[in-house]
Amino acid sequence: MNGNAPTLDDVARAAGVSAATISRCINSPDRVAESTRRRVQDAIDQLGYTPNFGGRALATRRTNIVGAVIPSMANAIFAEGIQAFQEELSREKVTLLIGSSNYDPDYEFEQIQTLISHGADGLLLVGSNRPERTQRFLDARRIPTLNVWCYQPGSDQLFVGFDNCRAGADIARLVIESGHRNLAIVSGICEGNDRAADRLAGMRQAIGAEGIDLSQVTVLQTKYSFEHAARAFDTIIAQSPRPTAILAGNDVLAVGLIERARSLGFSVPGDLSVTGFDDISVAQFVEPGLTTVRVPQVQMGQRAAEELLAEIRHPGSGKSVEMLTHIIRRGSLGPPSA
Amino acid sequence: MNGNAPTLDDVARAAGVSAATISRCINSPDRVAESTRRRVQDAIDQLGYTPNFGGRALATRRTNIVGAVIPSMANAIFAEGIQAFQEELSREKVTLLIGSSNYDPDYEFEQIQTLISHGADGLLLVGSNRPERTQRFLDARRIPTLNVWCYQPGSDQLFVGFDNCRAGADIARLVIESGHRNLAIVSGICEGNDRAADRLAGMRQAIGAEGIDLSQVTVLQTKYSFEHAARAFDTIIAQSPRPTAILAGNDVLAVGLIERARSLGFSVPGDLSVTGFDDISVAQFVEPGLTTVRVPQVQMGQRAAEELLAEIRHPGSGKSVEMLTHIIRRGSLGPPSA
DNA sequence: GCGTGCTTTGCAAGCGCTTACATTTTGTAG
DNA sequence: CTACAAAATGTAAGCGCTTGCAAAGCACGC
Repeated sequence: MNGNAPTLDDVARAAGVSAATISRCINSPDRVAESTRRRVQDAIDQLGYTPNFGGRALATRRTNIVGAVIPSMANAIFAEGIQAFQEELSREKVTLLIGSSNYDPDYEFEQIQTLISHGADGLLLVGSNRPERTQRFLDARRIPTLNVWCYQPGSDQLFVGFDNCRAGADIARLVIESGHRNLAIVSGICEGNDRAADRLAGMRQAIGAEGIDLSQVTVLQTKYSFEHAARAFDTIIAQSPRPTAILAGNDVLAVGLIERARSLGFSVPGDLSVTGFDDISVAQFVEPGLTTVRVPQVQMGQRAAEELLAEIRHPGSGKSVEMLTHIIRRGSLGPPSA
Repeated sequence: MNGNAPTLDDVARAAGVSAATISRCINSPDRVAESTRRRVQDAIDQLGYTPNFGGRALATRRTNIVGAVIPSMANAIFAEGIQAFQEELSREKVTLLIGSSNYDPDYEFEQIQTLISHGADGLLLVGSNRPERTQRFLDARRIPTLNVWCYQPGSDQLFVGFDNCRAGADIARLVIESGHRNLAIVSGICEGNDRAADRLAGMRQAIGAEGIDLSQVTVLQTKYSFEHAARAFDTIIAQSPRPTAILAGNDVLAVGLIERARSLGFSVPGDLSVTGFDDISVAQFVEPGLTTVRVPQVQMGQRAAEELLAEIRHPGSGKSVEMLTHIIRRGSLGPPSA
C-alpha cells in the first residue's frame, strides 16, 4: 500500500461532491447525474485514484479473490490447469491467489488459512482427503470450496475431476492386455495424496482381477522428480525376475524412468515398457512417446472456475462435474520381450 | 468474505479481555502476560478465528502482499524460482499474488494494475524493458519493484539477475571452441523480451568476434514450446550447408530440438550438437544430457525476496545483486561431424 | 403558488483492525 | 505499609470505503 495514494475523500474534495457520490460513480454510475459523473471522472483521472482494496473489502465484505492451493508449482502437472482456471476467473474480474502446499497437509492448512484471511471468497483445492482439522475449519467458515483432480459421486462436496481409480485400472488393464504379466508400479507417495492412492488402488485392483499375483508386483512410492524416478528404476531393474513393464503413477515419474532406462542402455519398449499418467506436454516429446492417461486439464480448470464462481455467487448452485480421461497410446508400451 | 467469520470482538468476548489485547496477542505476543495469552489462544482456536485482511490492511496501511508477474506458468522455467521466492516470503508472513502475462506487455500492464489495486506492497517483475506507459504507472505509484532474470548495472531500478548477454556469449564461445563454424540459433521471440534479445545479442557478438560470418548464421525466433522447437528444427535441418550445432535460447527449445532430431533419426551430438539455456530439470534427464547455462533460479528467487522485502520495509535499502551463471557441460555438445 | 412523486446528493454509521494514550495491576524498595 | 516504576490491559480514534436513510432539488399539474 502506498502512503500517498489518493483516497475517496481526496477525489470528493477535488470534484466538490461528497464521498458517497464518488463511490456511487464507481459502483453504480447510473444512479448519478451525467454532469456530476463527468466531473468526478475527471477528478479521478487527475489524481490517479484507485479504490483502496482493504476499505472496499471491509465495507462490502467481498474481495473478488479466489484462492487456490496446489501441491506443487515445481513441475508442470498443475500449470496448465491453473492457467486455464485463472484465465476464466480474470474474465470475470476475479483475482487468483495461489499457494502451494508441497504435498504437505499441514502446510496446506496454513496456506488455506492465509488465503481465507486474505479474504478469499472461495477456494480451489486439489484432491479431497484432508485432515479432520482442515475440513472442520473449512466447514465452520462455510467458504465455497471446490475440489479438482478427483471425483466422488454422492459427496456433499463439490468436485470437478475424474475417477483416478478407474483411470488407474484402465491403464493397468491395457498393459496386461499387451501381454505383460510381470509388472512393477512406481507411484507417487500415497499418504495425504488421494489421487496417487486411488490410481495405485485402481491399478492393483485391475491387476488382481486379471489373475496376477499381487504379491509379486513391486510397488514403490516416491517423490515426483526425475531423480527419484531414476532411483526407483535402479531398484526395480535389479529384481529377479525383472518386470517387463513399469506402471508409473504420473508422467514425471514415467519420463524419469524412461530416461534412466535408456541411459543404462535398456531399450524402451524393447526391453521394458513404461506407462505414465497425466499426459503432460513432455510426454509426447520424450523418445519413445509415452503411453499415458490423458487428463483434461484445461477443461477441468475452466469448468472449475465456472462452478466455483457459481457457488460463490449463489451458494448451492455449483455442480459437481465428472470429467473423463482416456488413454493415449504412444511408443513406450509394447509387447513384453521374449 | 464470509458472513459468519468470527471477529476480534468475538474472540475478545470469549476470552473476557478487550479487543486490543487480542490484537497484541497476535502482533506482539511479548507485550501480553503469559496467562492471558494462553486464554486468548484457546479462544482463537475454539472459534477458528483468522484476522480479517481488509480490516488489518486498513489499519496498518500495509497488506503484506507482494505481487509477481511472470511471463508464463505453462513451462517449468519460472516455477523453481517462484517457488523459492514464495517460500522466502512466507517465512516472513508475506503472501504472494501471482499473475502471468503470457509474454504480452499489455497483459503484463493489466496484471500489474490488478496487483496494485489489490494492495500489493511490492512487485516482482521479470525482465526490465517495459512500455513507457507501464513504467510511468509504476513510477507514479512509487511501488517498490524488483526485476529478476536480468541485470543492468548503474540503473536506478532494482535487479536480482544476471547478464544474459554475457551468458549467451559464453555458451556461443564454447560451441565454437568445440570446433563448430557452421551454426544456427533458435531463440525465443525477442520483441518485448529483453532476456531473449540479450541472449541472442550475446551469441551473435561472440560468433562475430570469432571471425564467423554472421550472415551465414540462421536465426529463428519462436515460441517456447516443444512443438515450435520441432518446427524450427525442420526448417534448419533443410538448409544447406547444414549447421553442425544449434544454439537454443532456452532449454525448452533445446529439448524440443533434441527430441525432434532424434525422432527424425539424427544422432545428437554425432550429427548435430545442441545447447540450451536455463538448466531446467529436464535438461539433465534428456538423452543426451543438455549442455546449457545454469541459472541460479532458487538463489535468485530467495535473494529477490530478501531485497524486495528490504525495499518495502525501508525504501532505498534494497540492493541490486548480480548473479553468476556458469555452463553445465553434458553430452549434447560434441565436436562437429566430419 | 403549492403539493406530488421523482431523481440526485449528502449524512453518518459502521465494516474489523491497530495503536497512542490512559488506566489499572503488579512488583519492589524503603 | 506506602510510594513509585514497570508491566498489563483497556479506551477510543481512526484507516477508506459502502449504503440505508434523509434531505434537497426538480418537473409537473392543479
